[in-house]
Formats: sequence, structure tokens, C-alpha cells
Amino acid sequence: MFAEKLKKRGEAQWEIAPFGKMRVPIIIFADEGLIRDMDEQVYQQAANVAALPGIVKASYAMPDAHWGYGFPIGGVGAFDPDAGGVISAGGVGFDISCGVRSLHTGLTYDQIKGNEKELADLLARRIPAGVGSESKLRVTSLEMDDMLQGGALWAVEQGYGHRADLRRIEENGRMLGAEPRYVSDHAKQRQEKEVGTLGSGNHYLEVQRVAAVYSDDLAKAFGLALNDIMVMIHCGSRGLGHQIATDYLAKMIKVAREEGIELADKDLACAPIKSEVGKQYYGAMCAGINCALANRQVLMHLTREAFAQIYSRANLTLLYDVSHNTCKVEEHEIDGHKKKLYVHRKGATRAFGPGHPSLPEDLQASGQPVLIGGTMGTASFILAGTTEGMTLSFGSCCHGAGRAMSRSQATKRWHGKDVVMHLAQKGIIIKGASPRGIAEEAPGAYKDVTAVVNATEIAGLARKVARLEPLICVKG
DNA sequence: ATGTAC
Repeated sequence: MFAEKLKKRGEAQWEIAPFGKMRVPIIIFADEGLIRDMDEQVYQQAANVAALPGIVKASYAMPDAHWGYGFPIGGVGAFDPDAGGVISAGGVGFDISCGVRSLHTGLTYDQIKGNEKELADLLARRIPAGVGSESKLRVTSLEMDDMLQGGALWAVEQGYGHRADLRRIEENGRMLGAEPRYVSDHAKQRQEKEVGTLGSGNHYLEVQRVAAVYSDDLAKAFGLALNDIMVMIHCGSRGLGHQIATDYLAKMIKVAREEGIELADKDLACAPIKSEVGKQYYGAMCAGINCALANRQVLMHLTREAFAQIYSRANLTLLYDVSHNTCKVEEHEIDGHKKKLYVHRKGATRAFGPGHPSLPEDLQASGQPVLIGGTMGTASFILAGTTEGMTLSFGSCCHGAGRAMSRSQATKRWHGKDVVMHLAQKGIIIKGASPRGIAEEAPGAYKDVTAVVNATEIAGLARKVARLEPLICVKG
């Protein structure tokens, strides 16, 4: 019923005009192939988002979009607080500030060739991964609020990494506006042993080789060259973020009912930005962002320690750290006027263009590095934000390959052991916490990441800089 | 995503 309403709007850009209770159109970024295979539920969920109070311009779906809890994963929606706009826990997702960090190792492929197995064993031993994985680091209840206020800055102050890392993290490694008092004791308790752990699902730590460079200028600006060895870390806010989402989804269902906000789907629970629960969720969610930033900072430190054990010449520097499950207050131009909006990005990466004031000086000319994690057996990409993207999608783009198949479908089709063997034949070492987890994450369960990234570039949301191919994957 | 169904 939605697919037949699609109108091609531009290169890799489609629109569904508002109908029913939609206040704004749906805009989907995808090529012909991706749009043909797009799950009808993505349109339904994007339409539900388009019907929420205070939504501005459009309800967006990225090329990697798929069904999610309330909002589609790969969905972007911006809300105006002065027009009754809402904030939604489902619009951020359960894994608050799930994101990707990319490190340059200072090594080239020649320097690690032949040592892959040793490096893989070392990383797997040092990086806690899997369901309920525990860290050697303990954050006591006394320190918890400092961590939730300080983010990666807190981690650096505890001895995990360097101050220089912070300028290559969104928000300089510390999200302002965090309000630990609005995070439940239960959520904090769940995090005590989990700072510096990978978690499970699609989370991983990967050692990668730069296999292609698409723009010499941008690669130079990002310090990348062919055959450089990089590390990509994908994880989020673990138990704490999950508990914040659980706590506030329940509160928001109640508030939405009291405020007379009609919800097409109860999973889309939300509260007016200016309501008490709306403000509390925002403060708690910012604390969740800091938790994820601290988590990735500690994991980077563990990675540095592992590399230092084998390679005295390794020098791991942070290229960038992006979150792809957030709601952020940003200034965007609407009808010629600057407006402060609450931009939800769920399974969508911020992709700010050149000259944006929030970028560090040495990235002003290039635009923001955009990190796209692919699947174990395929490739990941580094892109750069564009000026065009700022008006096309509030400076947002895809976040990964995007699931094409549910986890249960994937476990019926593949066995973890076979996936590991198949990837070994391609020269990729997988260190997995669970065979079932590996089956769920089989490359075949995902869309084609190359198609997703190409559609993103054709639409103008970001520019391709480099392709990374996996050598070692420590899987949650 | 998640102490993978408090």
C-alpha cells in the first residue's frame, strides 16, 4: 500500500506525499534495487513517525533502513520544541549511543602479515565480549555519576587514553546536558561491571586493511593510505542504555496518553520535549551517550595495550568516533531561519559537512568522518559529510549494511561454525563469543553494504573516502 | 540492543 505511492524525487531519492494522519512526507534514500527490496514495514513505521506532533520537513529513511522498535532503524526525524515537538525513546533505540570508532594503527599490512593469528588471540583475550560480558574495571556507585557526566573525558582522567583522543569524538568526548539523577539506580547497577565491554549482537572489534581509496584529498585529510591497518570498534551503552530505554518507554506511554498524543503504535511512545518526562529522558539519554563514549574509550585503551604487546612501532590514533543511536539538539536552517531542533537518528550516522562549527579545526575543510561498519565477511567504509547533506537529511546518512533478515531466520539458514570456516577460507579470522551469535550475524543476513554506501553517495548525503576489508573480527 | 521472556 505504501510502495505504490513512491515517487522518484531525485537521484537515489524517493518521496511518499503525506496522507492519512501524516503531517510531513516520507523521504527515502535508496537506489532502484534497494527500494525494490525495502521492507513495507519501513514505510509504515516512517509514516507513523511522520504523524508525530512537531515533526519538521520530513520523516527520513536511509538506504540501510529496516524494521525497528517503533521508529525504523535507519530513520531520522527532527522535532521543533516550539511547535509541540516530541522526544521519543523508541526514536533513539534500546542501545543508546551505539556507535563506531575507527583507529589508525600506524602500521601497514606488510608489518602485520603472518602475525594475524597471534594478534587475534591477544585481542580476543583482552576484549570482554558476549552477552553479560564483564570488565576488569569496576565503576562503583560513587563513581557512576562522574562517568555519566564525563563520558570519554572521564575515561581519559582514569588513565584510559590521551586527551588528544577527545577532539576526534563527537561532542569532544563529553555530552553536555547529562543528568545522572534521571537515570534509575537499576540502570546504574547494571553498568557497574560493563564499562569496557563489547556486548553482543552486531557489536564487534575488527582489524581492517584499507583496500581502496576513492578520494586522495579526503584520504590525506583523514590520514589514510592504501594498505594501512585500521581498527574499528562497534558498541554502545550496554545494560545502562537498555535500562534507560526500558524505564522511559513505560513513562512515555503514560505521558502520551495524558497529553492526548495519538500513537499509531505504542512502541512509538513519546513525550513533548517541554514536558517533565521529555526533559528527564533527554538528561538520562545524554548520560547514556556519555556511558557509550566512556565504553569505547576504555576499549580503545585495551586495543592499544594488545597492539603494544606485539608491535613496538604501533601508534594507535583515533580517526573519529560517531554514535548512530541518539537524539541531539542541533541548529538547522528551516525556510531561511535557524532553528533549534531535536534530531533523532536511529541507526543513522551524523554526517556534518565542511565548515560545520562542531568539527575540529583540522577537519573543517574535509567535513566529518563518517564511519560505516559492514558485516564480518564484506567491507566497511569511511565517508565524509557533505554541505548538500545538511539540507537533504539534517546532516545524516546510513550507519551500516542494515539487516535483510531476522536473527531467527538467520540461525535457521546458517550454523556459526560454517560461517567461521567460510570466512577463514577468505583469510578472515573470527573470534566469536557464541556460535549462535555468529550465525545471526552471517554476512548473508545483511543488505549489500556496497550498494547502501553507493546509494548514500549518489543521493549526496556523504562522499566515499575509503573501503576497509576485515582481517580479524572479535565478535560479541 | 538486552542479565536474548521479571
